[in-house]
Amino acid sequence: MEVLLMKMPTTDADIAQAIACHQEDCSPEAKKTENRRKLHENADLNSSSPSHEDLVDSKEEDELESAKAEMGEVMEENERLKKMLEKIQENYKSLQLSFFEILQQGAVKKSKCSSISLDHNDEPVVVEPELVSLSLGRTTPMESVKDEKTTSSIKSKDDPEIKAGLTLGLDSKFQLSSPQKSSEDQVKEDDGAAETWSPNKIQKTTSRNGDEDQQNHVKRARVSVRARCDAPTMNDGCQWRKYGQKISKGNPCPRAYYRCTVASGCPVRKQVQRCAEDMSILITTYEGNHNHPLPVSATAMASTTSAAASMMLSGSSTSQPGLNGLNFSHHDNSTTRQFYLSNSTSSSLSPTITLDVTSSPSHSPLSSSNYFNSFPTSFPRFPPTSLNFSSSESNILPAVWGNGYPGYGAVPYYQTQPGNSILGNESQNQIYQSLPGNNQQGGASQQSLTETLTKVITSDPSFRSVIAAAISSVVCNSAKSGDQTDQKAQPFGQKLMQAIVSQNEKGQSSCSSSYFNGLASSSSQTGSSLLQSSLPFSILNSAFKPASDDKELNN
DNA sequence: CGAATTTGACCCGCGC
DNA sequence: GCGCGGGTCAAATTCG
Repeated sequence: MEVLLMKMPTTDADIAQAIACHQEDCSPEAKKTENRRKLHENADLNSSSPSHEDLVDSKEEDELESAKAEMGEVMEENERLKKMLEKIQENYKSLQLSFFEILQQGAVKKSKCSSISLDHNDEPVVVEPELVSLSLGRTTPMESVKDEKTTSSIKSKDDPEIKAGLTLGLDSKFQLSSPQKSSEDQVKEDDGAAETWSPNKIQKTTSRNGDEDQQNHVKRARVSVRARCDAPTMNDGCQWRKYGQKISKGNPCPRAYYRCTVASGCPVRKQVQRCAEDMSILITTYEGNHNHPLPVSATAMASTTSAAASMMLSGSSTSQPGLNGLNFSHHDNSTTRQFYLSNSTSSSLSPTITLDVTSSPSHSPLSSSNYFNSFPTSFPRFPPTSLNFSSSESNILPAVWGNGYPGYGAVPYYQTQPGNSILGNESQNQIYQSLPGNNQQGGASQQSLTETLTKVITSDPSFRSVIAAAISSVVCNSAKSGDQTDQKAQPFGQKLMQAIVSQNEKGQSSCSSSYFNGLASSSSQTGSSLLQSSLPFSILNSAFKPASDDKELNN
């Protein structure tokens, strides 16, 4: 047996070893030692009877045979896995190539789409009775509904598979096509993980000829995130360098100034200050847009801030009545989380939008992540809801920054869009493999919750994509940000992702697989892609019921 | 020793 | 014009 193992290839040695161990485990310890003892005795005496030898030989042969059989099975499985891995790698490469092709073709689409989106601004605000529309950006709730139809029809020209029904990235495709320069105005979200590409700079590029005021206004747009955090700063996935600290008036806590150091010359800055009234609340204000690809971990919050920025901008530019009081809320039985945007200075030169995620003290303050963390728990009861983080301006930063660059192991943005899937189902296996952490601890409640969610999710392919994105975002964030990690998010996300994947493997639509393909390369990226490109993303579903948590958007 | 942080000085915009 | 406050710079200091 041991000789056999020694001859095996290195890679298979472990397997054989495992098999051997397994076999040993199967037999009682006393029995094993007894047999060995007998063997030794026989060898030493060298005079064992023929019957004894035959008995021992037969046993050894049996063991060898069984071991060989198991080894063969394992090796076959190993081969299958290798082939699967090769396929996944090939698919990923092809996706990357396709992604850059799309980038090149983006300019044309952008102009097309932007014009269409702007037209929506004039649409009356009408909310479908069965839908609760939460909109960020210039699009009205009705737009989200309408976008679903119009954009799908529009997209159908470019991408027929978009009809999958998922309205994710309706405007994002425009972002994808928008020039990278436009991303300069993106606004970053809390702790760098949430980097938001504000429409500001995009506006710049789109309105080169005029509207200086508008441009300036957009340039100075800020996104402030209030979150409970014990750490000096929230880990947002980005690299920051502190360049100053000041005692601001009216607050005993000093305000720290940070500069993004992911790339030299990045204009993004953030201010971190503790709330004077509640020291446990950390206020992080992001300003500027990254001119570089975002780390995977830094994209999770981007959606929230970009959405907030776009909403603020839209509110100031379009004066839509409802924009100043948008609420993203879902109620839990015991807690109410607020995720509101308060445009406290919309009329000033430096408009600031505030995302408050401090309403739930029991939860780790991860800003928007918190929001999403709470999301699953209430998910089964979510009413038909349409979340639309959108900006019709088409100048919302291109999502390609944080997602499309191979250097970051990024996921091509278009992967997040339904119908663009190229990868086969095999690629989806990577999703949970790539999920950060390996926490298998999950409560029974989580287990049941996962099952429930699985049923709901699998009933709607497009919705699967959305949830997968959100979960992946949460999971990644949790793993990355040590201090504010929501430990529950990981096992839950993994389980849910597995469930989703398994469902997809059964032959579901490609829209979600495209999403998972993104996840394959980076656990959080899909979510990040979606979120960052989340301008706009819509969740239209028949099963989405945010009955337990509250997200409030107050302008 | 290089990188990051600290901290006082400086600049600039705004209100009086 | 002056003072105040916010924001930034850069030398000094600390840290890994």
